[in-house]
Formats: sequence, C-alpha cells, structure tokens
Amino acid sequence: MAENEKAYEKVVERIKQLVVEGKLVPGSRLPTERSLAEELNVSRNSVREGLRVMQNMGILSSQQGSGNYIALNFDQKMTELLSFMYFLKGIEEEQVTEFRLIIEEAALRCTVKRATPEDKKELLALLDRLDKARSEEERLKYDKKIHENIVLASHNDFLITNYNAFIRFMDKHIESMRERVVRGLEDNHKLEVTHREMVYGILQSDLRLSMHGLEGHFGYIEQYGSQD
Amino acid sequence: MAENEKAYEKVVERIKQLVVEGKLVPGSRLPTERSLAEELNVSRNSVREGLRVMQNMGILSSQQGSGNYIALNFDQKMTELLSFMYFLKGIEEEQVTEFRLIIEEAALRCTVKRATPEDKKELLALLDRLDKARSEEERLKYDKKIHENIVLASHNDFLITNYNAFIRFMDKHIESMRERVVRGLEDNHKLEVTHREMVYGILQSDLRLSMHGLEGHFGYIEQYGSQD
DNA sequence: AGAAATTTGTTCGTATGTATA
DNA sequence: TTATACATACGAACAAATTTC
Repeated sequence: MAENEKAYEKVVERIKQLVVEGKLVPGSRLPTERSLAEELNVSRNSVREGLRVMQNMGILSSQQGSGNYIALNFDQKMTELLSFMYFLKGIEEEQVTEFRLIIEEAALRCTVKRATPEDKKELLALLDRLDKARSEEERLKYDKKIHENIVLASHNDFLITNYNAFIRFMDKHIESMRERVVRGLEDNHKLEVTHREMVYGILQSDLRLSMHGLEGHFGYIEQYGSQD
Repeated sequence: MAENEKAYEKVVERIKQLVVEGKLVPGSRLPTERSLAEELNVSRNSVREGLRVMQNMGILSSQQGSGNYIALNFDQKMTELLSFMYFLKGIEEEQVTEFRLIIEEAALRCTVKRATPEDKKELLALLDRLDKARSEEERLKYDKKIHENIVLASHNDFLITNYNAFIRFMDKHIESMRERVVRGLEDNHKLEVTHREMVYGILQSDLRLSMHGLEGHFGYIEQYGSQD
C-alpha cells in the first residue's frame, strides 16, 4: 500500500474530489460520518477530523441531528485565514503600505470603468456622511467604508478578497495611521478632498481625477503616516 | 453554560491566543494534546479536531512521537488553500486575466525599482535559456519562470504569495492560453520580444520599457488568448 | 546500545442532544 | 408523540514514532 497519507487526509481528499467532480454542489448533503468511515476504512473520529478541516475552511456546515452540508461560504473563513497567516509571517511595514496602494490603485482603475449606478449612489451617500460626521470616530468609520466600497465596486473577486483579508489584518494599524495623518495635516480638510476626488472621478468615469485623489491620499500617508 | 462554542473551536481559539500573545512563535512546540484537553476541559479527540484544522491551514505541523509545532513555512499550504478556494469560487475568466495583469504590473513596478544584481543575473540567464530552447515545452517552462522571477524580484511577500496561489490555481489555464497565443501569432518571436523588453527594462531600471513589454504581452493574450 | 517514558496516530464503545419522518 | 438517524462529545485502549535516560 505504502500509504503515507494520514487518515484524515483521505477524508479531505475524498470530499474535495466529490466537489471537483461536481457530485457535491452547494446545499448537497454529504454521506453520513459512519458511511464515510466505512467507505474509506478509517474510524469515525478520523472522519470527523477531516470534516472539521473542511468546516473550518467554510466549505461545509454541520447540523447536529441532520447531517453535513456543502456550504461554500468561505469568504469569511478565507479572510480570517489570510489575515492570520499574514500576521504570522510578520510582514514589514513598507510592504504593507505598498500592497495596500497596489490593491486600491488597481481597484480604482476597475471601478472607474465598471461602477454601476447603485455603486455610485452608495459612494456619494458615504461621502455625504463623511462630510457631515461630527466625531473623529465617525469620520474614521466612513473613511474606511469609502475605501471598502471603492474596492467592492471593482467587481473583481480577487481584489475584494485580498482587500478584506488585508484590512482585517491591518485594521489597528490603519486606524493609528489615519490618526497620525490627521494630526500631521492639522485638520481633515485636505484628506477629505482626496476622498472627494476619488469618488467624483468614479462618478464621472474620470480616471485621472480619481488617481489624483488616490495619489494625494497615499502621499499624505507617506508623509505623515509612518510609525517612527 | 450557554456555550454555543463547539469543543474544537475552543482549541483553535486557544492556540491563536497563544500565538497572538507571543507565547508561541514559529517553531515552538505546543502543549501536549493531553494537557490541552485537560486545560480546556475537552476530550483529546476534540483537541485533535482543532489541531487538525490548524494543521491543514498550514499553521502547525505534527510529528508522531514528538509533538505539535508552530509551522515555519506557511507559504506552501497557504498557496494550496488559496488555490482551492479560488477554484471553488469559480471566478470568471475576465476577472482572472484582469487580476493576473494587476499583479504582474504591480510587481514589475516594484522590481524595476528594487531588483538586486542577483535578480537581474537570474532573469538574464532565463531569457537566454528561453532564447535557446528548442521545444515548445521548454519555452513554456522558461516563459513561466521569467514571469515568476519578475514577481519574486519585487520582494513584496503579498504579491509573491498571491502570485504563487494564482499560478497554481490557473496553471492549466495559462498553459493552454500560451498555446493559443503562439498559434495566433504564428511563431513565438513577437512574444519573446515582449519578454526581452520586460527584462531589459528591469536591467536598465527603465520602467517605460518594461511596461511596454508587459502591455504587449497582455495585448497578445487579449487578442488571441481567450477561450472561445 | 538498549530500555523506559512520552507523545502523537488511530480505533472502538458509549452516552447525549437534535432533527426528521 | 414516538422512533429513527444523525452529529456531538467523552474516555479508554493500543499502535507507532520519538525522546530520554
């Protein structure tokens, strides 16, 4: 046999196989734990170890008394996982800011081309709320939301997933960065102008205006945002 | 109690906590399964379910007879996971090509600024081998390697991880795409010129030249590479 | 080198809570 | 309501690999 494969790996591979073959689609009920155990010649505990792995990846959900079902809502789990891995890797600050700019710049290009009327309406609403916000806490909230919605409006799932993971990973870092930028600029006016340019550029499909806003935004980050 | 948290989730959270607190760093040995079980008031089976989840995420590795350890190299598992998730998401072809261009364009910008003499030497060597390659199989190999090394030379871990996952996920797709492009262009000469421009641009820190090569490359993909 | 202790790998049996017909 | 099927969870046992003395 020469089976170096662990028992639980058999289970994971079997489920993956069924998914890839299309025999399991979202909503499908998996074979019961007992029947999987019998089929793969492993114990039920090993089956459970394998199913747990898939469950934690967001690929299936378990319902006690009913069964295990293919779920396919891994966005959340994926985000969680990516952030934790980035944390473990301990990536340098320079790379972090660089990557954020890369994602946002790419998203902006897509969004200017592709934003729907609904996207535009939402962005305008957020800009308005940011404008009327009275506390720094509120401004931080809508600042974040504007950036997030620009990425969402790119309608590119790769960009969206990466951005979500990144933001989750960097949340605290970004908050303190905004603080330093606002302090450096003495008030938020200049910063808000950059948001306005980004959004108006999207509304008018004017890439140059949007990019000018983004470059200004990250220019301030470079100028005032660094930690030391 | 009203504990909705499942037993294995306790374990995952505990390990994460230890990592975040810095009590576990890459290479550390975890508490034994039995001691974790006792500490968290769960059975050893539940502990194992939790550890399996972490193991499959690439966060830890198990050695029979020795113990469980926080992993040193997450990259491989991370790549594998990302690829599978991308597969499951079933992302549209348009988004795929778009994302690839985004990553490679961003990497090129970084690499032109940041490539080390070793990076440049390696790229030049690969270009030479691509030039001298006699079979289409060999050309495909060095084509891939040049793109990969350009990303590696960006020295941005986010970009590198994403590219690796992406390539793994899209490997077959990219191979057949190159085939169609070469057939469309009738020979590889034009395609090789784009590689040459990218690499020479990096050697001479000439972003414009590099970008011209990349744009040409993806232009051919857009023109001939689509599936239908 | 070898024996003992430790630790993970795997299995089985049992009890319990939940969903479904 | 009852009976059945199912996941959840625990504990005990032994095998296999590693470490320690």
